Amino acid sequence: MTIDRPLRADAARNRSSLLAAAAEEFALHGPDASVADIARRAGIGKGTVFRHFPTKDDLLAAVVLDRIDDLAALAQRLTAASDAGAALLEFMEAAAGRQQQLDLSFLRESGEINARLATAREHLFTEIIALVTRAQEAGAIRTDISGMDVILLMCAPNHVVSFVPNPSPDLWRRYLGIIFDGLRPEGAQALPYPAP
Amino acid sequence: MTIDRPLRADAARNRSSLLAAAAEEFALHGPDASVADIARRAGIGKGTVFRHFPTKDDLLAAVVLDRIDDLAALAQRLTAASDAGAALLEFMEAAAGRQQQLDLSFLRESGEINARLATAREHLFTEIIALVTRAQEAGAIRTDISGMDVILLMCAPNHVVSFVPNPSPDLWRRYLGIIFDGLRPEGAQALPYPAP
DNA sequence: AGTGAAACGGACCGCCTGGTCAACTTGTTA
DNA sequence: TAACAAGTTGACCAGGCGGTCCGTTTCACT
Repeated sequence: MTIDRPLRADAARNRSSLLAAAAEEFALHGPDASVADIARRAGIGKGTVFRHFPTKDDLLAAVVLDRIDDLAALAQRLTAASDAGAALLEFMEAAAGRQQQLDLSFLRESGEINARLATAREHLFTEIIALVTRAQEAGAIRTDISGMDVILLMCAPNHVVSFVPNPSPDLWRRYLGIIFDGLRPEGAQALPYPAP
Repeated sequence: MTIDRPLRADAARNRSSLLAAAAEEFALHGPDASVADIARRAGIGKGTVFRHFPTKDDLLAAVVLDRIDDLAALAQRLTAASDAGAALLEFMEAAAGRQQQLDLSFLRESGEINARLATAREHLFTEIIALVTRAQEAGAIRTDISGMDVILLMCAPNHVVSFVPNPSPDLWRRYLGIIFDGLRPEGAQALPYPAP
């Protein structure tokens, strides 16, 4: 319905610096980062922010969308890797590393803020499920794990680290290591509850 | 310094219903629950809340303190269990179950909001470390795990579950199962980063 | 029953937030 | 270069927050 005529030069410039500023600010303060701070960091007026994105949530969605597409592309690339177990680990590392830059709470809200985001998320999910299935077929991952489990668990290391006062920037790797070991077949116990 | 003369009957009543209301409200909405809502739920005026606790953070600290003491007592009880590995698992289950009722972000803020809370936390930590050490001596837990690792990881299952839309109330058990399997010696890989 | 202190409650304050708007500036096009 | 649409801006708004204050109520003690 909307004819997307090309943006004016200054508008395009502002839009991109706005997105960059929003990414940084959301990374620093989570979804509670204030629009005023984002505008200040981008060097534009607050009103301009709302011209580009009608709502703060839309801005957040746009930032998150970038990361999702990025992750989905990586996942797709990794499905071709020879070592399927290592590929899944590499993906989870990448996801945790990205999340460090931005709290990717893109899994929340089954209800729709943004249709585009919902489909991108679905796409990412199917790529991840493919990675997991391949890793299971290779015997690298226990078979009672679902793709959803991986999706949920890949968010955990950064959260865990957020509790320690002055976390080393690579500390999340430790907890991803532990969690990934929990996904291995060796020494796995029957899980007390089915996957969601 | 403060002589704690006994509370008047109505004050004591209000205080306890305030604490109960605060626990529920914090459980529902996290630390951002509003004082007005808590007061309404407790059936008292907002001013009364601040009479009992000079600051919202003090109220939160009081609620959290209860849980910490509770957990510490449980940990102490479990150090006497015969199966040290099962004892640690049971403790982590209890911690996750409690956390479901209240986001126990009591690990944050090395800086002091509340001295009483800080010492209670230290006490809990030493109890947990004892549990972990015993489990390691029994061979149930890999030896490259620190007490701090367990403290951090026991918070993860609930966070993970918070991402799924309508989580079953026991779903956290699944992820605790996976994480606990990551703590077992079988199939453990060298961790890529030292403990904090 | 009377009295003083303790406790109560809600109107109120200052602050900050997401979002709006009308006056102004700037890029584009002919 | 003229003129119009597109874009920008910061003052402004309503609403919600933590926290204060003081007139009123309630308890406890004699």
